[in-house]
Amino acid sequence: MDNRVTMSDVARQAGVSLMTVSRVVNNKGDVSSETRQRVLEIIASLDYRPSAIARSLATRETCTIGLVVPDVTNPFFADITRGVEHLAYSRGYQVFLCNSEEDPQRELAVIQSLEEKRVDGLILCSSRLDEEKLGDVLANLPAVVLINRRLHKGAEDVFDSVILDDERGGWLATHHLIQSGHQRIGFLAGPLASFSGAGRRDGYLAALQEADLSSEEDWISNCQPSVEGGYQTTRDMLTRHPQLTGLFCFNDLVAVGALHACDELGRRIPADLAIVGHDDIPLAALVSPALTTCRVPRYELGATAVNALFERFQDGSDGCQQGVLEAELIIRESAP
Amino acid sequence: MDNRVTMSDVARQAGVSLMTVSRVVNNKGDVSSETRQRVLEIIASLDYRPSAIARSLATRETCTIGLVVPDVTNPFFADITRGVEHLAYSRGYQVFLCNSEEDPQRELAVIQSLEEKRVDGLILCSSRLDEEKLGDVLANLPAVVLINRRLHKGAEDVFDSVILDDERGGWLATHHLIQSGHQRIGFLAGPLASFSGAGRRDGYLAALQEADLSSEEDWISNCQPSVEGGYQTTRDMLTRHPQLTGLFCFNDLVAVGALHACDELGRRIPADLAIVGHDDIPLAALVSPALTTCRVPRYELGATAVNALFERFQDGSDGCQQGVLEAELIIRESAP
DNA sequence: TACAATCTTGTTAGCGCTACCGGTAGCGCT
DNA sequence: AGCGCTACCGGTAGCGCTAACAAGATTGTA
Repeated sequence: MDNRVTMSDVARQAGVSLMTVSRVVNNKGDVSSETRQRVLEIIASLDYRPSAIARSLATRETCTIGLVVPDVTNPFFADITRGVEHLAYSRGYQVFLCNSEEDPQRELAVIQSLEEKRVDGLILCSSRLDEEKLGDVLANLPAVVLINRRLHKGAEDVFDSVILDDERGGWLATHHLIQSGHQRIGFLAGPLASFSGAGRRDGYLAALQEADLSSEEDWISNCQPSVEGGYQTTRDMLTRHPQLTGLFCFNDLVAVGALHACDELGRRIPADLAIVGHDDIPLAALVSPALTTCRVPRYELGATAVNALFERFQDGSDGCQQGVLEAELIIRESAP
Repeated sequence: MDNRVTMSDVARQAGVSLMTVSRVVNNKGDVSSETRQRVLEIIASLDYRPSAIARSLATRETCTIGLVVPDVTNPFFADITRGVEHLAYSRGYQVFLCNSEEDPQRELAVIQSLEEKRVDGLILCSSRLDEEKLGDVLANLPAVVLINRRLHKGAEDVFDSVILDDERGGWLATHHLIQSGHQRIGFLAGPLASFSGAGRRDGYLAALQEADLSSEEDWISNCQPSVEGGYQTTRDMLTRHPQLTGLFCFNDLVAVGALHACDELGRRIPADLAIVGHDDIPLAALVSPALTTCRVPRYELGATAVNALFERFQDGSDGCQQGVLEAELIIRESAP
């Protein structure tokens, strides 16, 4: 039933050795153009498709890199994915995209199965694993680049990584609200395990402190990084702290959720509550009121990560590179 | 450098044969619990990770299914992806997600590389390939399910497929506009190669005919299935045919683009132009005015496809199943 | 005691491909 | 003739695993 054509079938038909067919398939030299021609014809006529599996076993490489993201549905990660795929494909690499669904357990499983599939390298995006588990599960992979996450061992970075300057992003957003006269500003901080969330929080606190404003612990709340999460948490926060006049959200999805909550609670935006998001996903410009947000170079985040990975393929250099990309404040209606 | 631990390393350490280790790893019976225990300990201590590559070569299966979509960035496909992944994972299958970027050439390449990777099955979503190429490239795959596409050879379907009742969707949208009193209704039809687009067009035309309304060829225009595509094409169409009062859009992204174009052209919605989208992606409810649209069960589309694939794994039944899912009209502000 | 029945383990031969080495033929040169 | 060189091609071994069978250990049973 499943009788696939193999290389020896081709070899037999063409009256040449296995190795010659292999050379033709891989475009290695040392084949006369006549032989090459003949082999190619047989390959076409038999509709032969070489087995990447067998080849990988022999060469010990798969020409595949794994990409793990918490949520393919999230436009933020979709663009990173595009960046990774574009560059990878242009270099002849395939991308194995995996979804951890914001679940650390699943993330672990996915990384392990990627390791079993012997990917040549792994790009891990916004990992929700704690430091110890993260270090363990990545320990034996041939090459790793983290996005939106760093991992230290002592003072040294253990892996290459590409991150945003989250502290600056948080500062930009918060500072903008302060400049507009707001004094009581809340922060929806995203997942507790989010590295970016922690950075933005630092920036948020720094901006408040600079302006001699107090920041109550209670004005910061973690939430799922989704519209639903933003909606729920905003309702909750606004009922408990109605005095807030500004809100900085972990990302635009959360901000959109906040928009909805305000709509229901009868809070006008930006008159009663000014909202700043983060990421500038396409949605941000499309909702009403349009979101003030921090634009981040998502595509570049992915592209930079792949480049770092390829560099690692070439030389087994020991130092770990840290790429830092900058966000940019985009002012729209939700916080003019 | 790249000295991975192999099964024989484990076997040597544990003082058992290779096969015994294999039995433990694969949870096959016929291993005493003591031996199993000992082997498991060695595996843990060596941090052994079996090679899926080697296993696949030996078993001739990969426990992997390929999923090809035109655009991971499009929320429509993101949800299909979730449906596919959920069900696949629950059955112990991995999903290899590939992006064709709306490019037939790329789609071909991606399918071929999936075949080389020896996926056990392939789910192909909204293929943009013409009938001949499609049939050829899929011919040697072990199992295939199409989403949003059918392929006939004579009267017979060549592959299992899961599709929407696009004609009904087109009819629902258009009929709704007609009921609201519109008589001159345009249609932004999406990509020329889109199977769904063709179906919706049929529904659109049927609804017009039922109502004894004329449909000018010029009121139908193909476009890229994106916000940008909708924006451009709407500008174009409204300048050439200002008499239109209703517009049915291939999908919600296109509809959002149309919203923008209207904004710029000073056309009020729905007063001057009523717009109906398709798909009910999350964005549809969030833009302003909120989109009237046809809700489609995206997750189910993916889930149904995986189930069909698994059925095909079990019995090599010859008849091809056709799943048809229904859309539902969701009335919001853009066409009340 | 002998024998089958069961449980547990080992052995052998690949899966389809490439790395590596070796061999032949033809060429120009001394 | 002999040498080295290049261009082309083939053979062998092995990548890390499993299928299939064979064989030993253990038990129950006649």
